[in-house]
Amino acid sequence: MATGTRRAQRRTEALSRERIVEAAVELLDAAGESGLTFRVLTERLATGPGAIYWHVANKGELLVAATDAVVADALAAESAGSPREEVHAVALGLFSAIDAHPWLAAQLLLQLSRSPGGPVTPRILESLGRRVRALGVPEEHWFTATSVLMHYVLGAAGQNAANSQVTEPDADRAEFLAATAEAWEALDPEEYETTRAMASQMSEHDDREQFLAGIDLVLAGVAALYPGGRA
Amino acid sequence: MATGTRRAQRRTEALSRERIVEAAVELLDAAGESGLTFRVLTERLATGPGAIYWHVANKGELLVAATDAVVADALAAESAGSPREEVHAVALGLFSAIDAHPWLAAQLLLQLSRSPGGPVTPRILESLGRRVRALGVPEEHWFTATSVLMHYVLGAAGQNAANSQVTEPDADRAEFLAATAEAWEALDPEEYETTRAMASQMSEHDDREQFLAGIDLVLAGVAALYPGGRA
DNA sequence: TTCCATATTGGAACGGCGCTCCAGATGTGT
DNA sequence: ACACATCTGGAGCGCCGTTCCAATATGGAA
Repeated sequence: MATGTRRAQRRTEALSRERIVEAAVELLDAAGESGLTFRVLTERLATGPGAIYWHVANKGELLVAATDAVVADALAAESAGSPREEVHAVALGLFSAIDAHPWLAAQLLLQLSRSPGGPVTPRILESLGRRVRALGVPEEHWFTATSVLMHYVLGAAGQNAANSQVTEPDADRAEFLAATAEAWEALDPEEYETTRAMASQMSEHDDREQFLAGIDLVLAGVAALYPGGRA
Repeated sequence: MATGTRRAQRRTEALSRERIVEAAVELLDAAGESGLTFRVLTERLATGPGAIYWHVANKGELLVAATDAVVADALAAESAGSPREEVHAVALGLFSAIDAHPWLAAQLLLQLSRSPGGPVTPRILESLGRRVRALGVPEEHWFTATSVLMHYVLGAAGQNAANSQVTEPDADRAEFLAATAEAWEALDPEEYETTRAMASQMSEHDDREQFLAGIDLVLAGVAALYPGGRA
């Protein structure tokens, strides 16, 4: 008989770092960044703060763990195809993850710039870096090309994610996008001439198409600077 | 005699939104994001919270105003040269601003993705957009090209800024960079093969050179996709 | 089985935060 | 001189992350 099988059942499932992180992600998904609180977390897990702090050092670490869990999941899918197609797949995977977990964008941007030593940065860097390598970029330029790709992917996906959540729950994403475009068009016509021109462009195009267009622009740069590659 | 000249001097300078924002920037510069508190702000300005809230709606608005002030200043410098040189100048202007105000990176990234309707996004978009235009990019692609540029500039500059402040005050930037590189090199050799290879590259190159290399990659993409431009 | 050291739990409480409330000071127009 | 709008700052509210610690499980040694 396996150990512990006989013992009276616990009142609840045993607390564990995994269960805590899982609950954190659910809270973040449900109520955004401000929805994750140790108070509601203790309530949700039917425990006290001390128990949680036994498994997790502090809130920052919890956010890192939640971010890492979601990102790892998003990057887990294998893909096969031309390097260009694979870059698209990875980028869209992150795009979708950010879309499904709108709090993720801010966390990624913050963790990337605050603590590149954490688990998240290398994960993304590696996933994109491998494909950049496959494009035929010479080794001394891997970092440059991968950085450009990564910062664009996260920045653009983050900007996009704002559209789906920031406003009231009943507001449609298209509405919000239009609102931003409107705000831009209301700017001073002389001082913000170019921004106004870009506003319509932004709101009239499909999100993912627009997103991929940016990636293709980067890939075109890669192809131009390092010819002989195989995109 | 001008109005008010005769009146007894106030005990202190009159409170104003400008003075508040100015003090906020100073506090942020001195102690980072967590250094800006209404408590220390009231102390610094020798007043109470109510007085500040009369001029500023909430802390978020204050952060937006502080960010906008610094960014406006950074983008104020006019430059003349080839479009490529001008893009470099604008990018380096932002790079330097982020370097001088390390809290700026996180604010920019957050405000960009959270509320693109705010004052900051259009400011940067316009400044870069004008130069993109000058590169000869066709109008329907202004937004794509400018987005890529902007996200890279802010992301890369933000990553760089982390190097100068995150660690203890006596830690050198080179040290921190090396520490990140070290952390990456300590990763699993198989799972993180590419990241490990990029680590040395990152730490061995001059910050600004590396930064501009990324920009040139984007510009190469622009030139490749929209030939006939004048870089 | 009994016992004990260790691992884990959860409730009470602390200091600090953003923010609100409001009584009063300050300045302005008549 | 008076009334009114603008502006000030102190007291205090509710919530946050976090700490402390007495009580409770757990699992191996006796």
